[in-house]
Formats: sequence, C-alpha cells, structure tokens
Amino acid sequence: MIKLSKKVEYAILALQYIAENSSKTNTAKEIAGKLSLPYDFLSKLLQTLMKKGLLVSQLGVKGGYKLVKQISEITVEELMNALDERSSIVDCADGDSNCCSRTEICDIRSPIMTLQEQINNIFKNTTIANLKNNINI
Amino acid sequence: MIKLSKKVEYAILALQYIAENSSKTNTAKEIAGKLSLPYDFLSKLLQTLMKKGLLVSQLGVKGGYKLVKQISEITVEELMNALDERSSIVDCADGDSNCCSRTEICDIRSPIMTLQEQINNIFKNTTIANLKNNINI
DNA sequence: TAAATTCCGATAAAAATAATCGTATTTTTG
DNA sequence: CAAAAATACGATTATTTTTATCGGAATTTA
Ligand code: FES
Ligand code: FES
Repeated sequence: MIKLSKKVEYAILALQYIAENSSKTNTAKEIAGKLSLPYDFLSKLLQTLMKKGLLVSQLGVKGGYKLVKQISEITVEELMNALDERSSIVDCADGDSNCCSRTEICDIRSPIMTLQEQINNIFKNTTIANLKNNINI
Repeated sequence: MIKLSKKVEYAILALQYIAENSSKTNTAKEIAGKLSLPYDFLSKLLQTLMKKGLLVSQLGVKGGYKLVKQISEITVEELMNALDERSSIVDCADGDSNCCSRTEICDIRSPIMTLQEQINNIFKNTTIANLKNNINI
C-alpha cells in the first residue's frame, strides 16, 4: 500500500541512466547490466515507455533507446501513467462503480477524491530529474 | 500502487460508523451489516485496532467496540500504521537494505525519501473525520 | 547471411491482499 | 447454572497483483 512498483522504480533508474548517456543509443542489455536489473522485465518496460512516447527505439544491431525529452521534463505522474495504467487510491476514483460504500450514497467518496488529488499533485510536481541525487550520501 | 488497502478503507468507514453511534457499543456484526462489509475480515481488523489502542472492546453479550478518542483526532497515518505495519514507497525507506540500486551507492535514495515524506505528510494531516462527507453528493 | 537487437504474446512464479473457518473465551441474562 | 451473544485468536485458503521468464518473430547493421 502506497508504494512504487518495481516497474516505476526501474524506469526511474533507467531513464536517469539513459539521460546520462544521451549521446548514444542505450541497449536494454547494457542498462540492465549496469543497473543490475532483470533484463526481460526492464526490456518490456522500455518497450512500453517507447509506445507511450517517452523513448524512441532503434531496431537491429546498433539499436537501443534514446530519450525524447529531458528527464527534467518527465514527471513521475507521467511515468506512472505510462507504466501502470493509472492506479487510484480507491477503485472508484478512476471509474464508474461504487467502490467503498455498499450503501446507496458513498459517505467518503468526495473527501477521498481530495486526498487523491493531493497525492497526484506530488507526483505531478516531481520530475525524474528531481529524483536524482546531486551528491551521493 | 499508491492505493489504500481494503483494511484501511473498511476501517475508515467503520470508525466513522462507530463515531456516529458513540453512545452505545457497536458490534462487529452490526457494523458489517450496516456497511455491507465482510464480517470476519472486519472483525479481525477491529481487533487489531483495539490492540493498537484505537478502540476499546467489551467481551460477551452486550459487547462490542467503542472509540477511545474522537475520529477528528485519529489521522490516516495512525490508522495505516495500526493496520498495515507501515509500508513505504520503496523497500529501503523503512529499513536497512539497499532496495533500488544494485550498485554500491544508491542514486535515488535521498530524493525518494523526500517524496516519501511528502506523502506521509498528507496522511499525517488528514483525520478520519476529514474523510467524512458533510453533504452527500 | 549472421549477429545484435527490439518487439510481442504468453505464461509462470512469487508476493501481497483479502477472505474464511474453527474454536476458545468472556459476559450477560433468564 | 446454562444458553446465547459477543470478542479473541490462530490457521488456512482464495484471489489478485506484481514480478519475472520464455520462445520466437521482425528489424537492422555489417
Ligand atoms: S465509492 Fe469510492 S470512495 Fe466511496
Ligand atoms: S536504496 Fe532505496 S531508493 Fe535506493
């Protein structure tokens, strides 16, 4: 509860890595190797980011991934949306159905939505670049 | 990812219900019935809240639960701590081990912690009473 | 044509969450 | 005292979500 998925965690690290090596195309294999992340999982994740327009890919030998925009322009919210098809704090917050209250009118829906927005704002206001240490330790 | 567990969701509803009926002791059965929540699950959850000091229970016939303090004095953070043994945004944030980076020094730990704190603050500043609609719909 | 790569669908394994069950204990009340 | 209505508690199961893996197809370079 209230935690980042590995997908998002790995993606943050990968995007930062690609940003640092933005002069070249970066292969999934290299990134996985350097960051010690599971290759298959990372690979799929990068493909998703590519499909969502955060990365461009080049096929074949000499292929790999490059950034489309700078990591200072990619928010955590954007990344979460791209990878996790948007999860909300409670089920109703992104849909139709009554999620919490089994009575006719939900007693907490509106304030829960407010809570949701506050959390969204944090992720909206944090970029992948913000999540990079300037000084280690 | 970033969502409330059913435990917390049910607990919010249950605490609000108990608050509305604070003149009497409320049985798990009644609460589950009125809110259409699974009895066994709710029952265990209330026992946990009791052990954590948020509720007092009375055994036997005429037994049930009462609040110890008002719901305007119980924060969501408190509730989450009581029910879920504290989950943090990434593994390292509540422990010892290196969680994200497999390299020697974690590249994102410190800013992730900042993110964590921002989220914590939201839950720290929201009470169960805050999560109650004044006007339905 | 071979090697390095992305791409894609399917599936499997693991972990976390949610729900259920059986039984013991406590208290009230008739 | 006995029965009923509760909580208390441990164990287990079921379900869902998350994480990881696999096998092969398509693409590009050299
Ligand atoms: S219906 Fe979603 S919070 Fe109540
Ligand atoms: S070791 Fe936890 S965020 Fe890096």
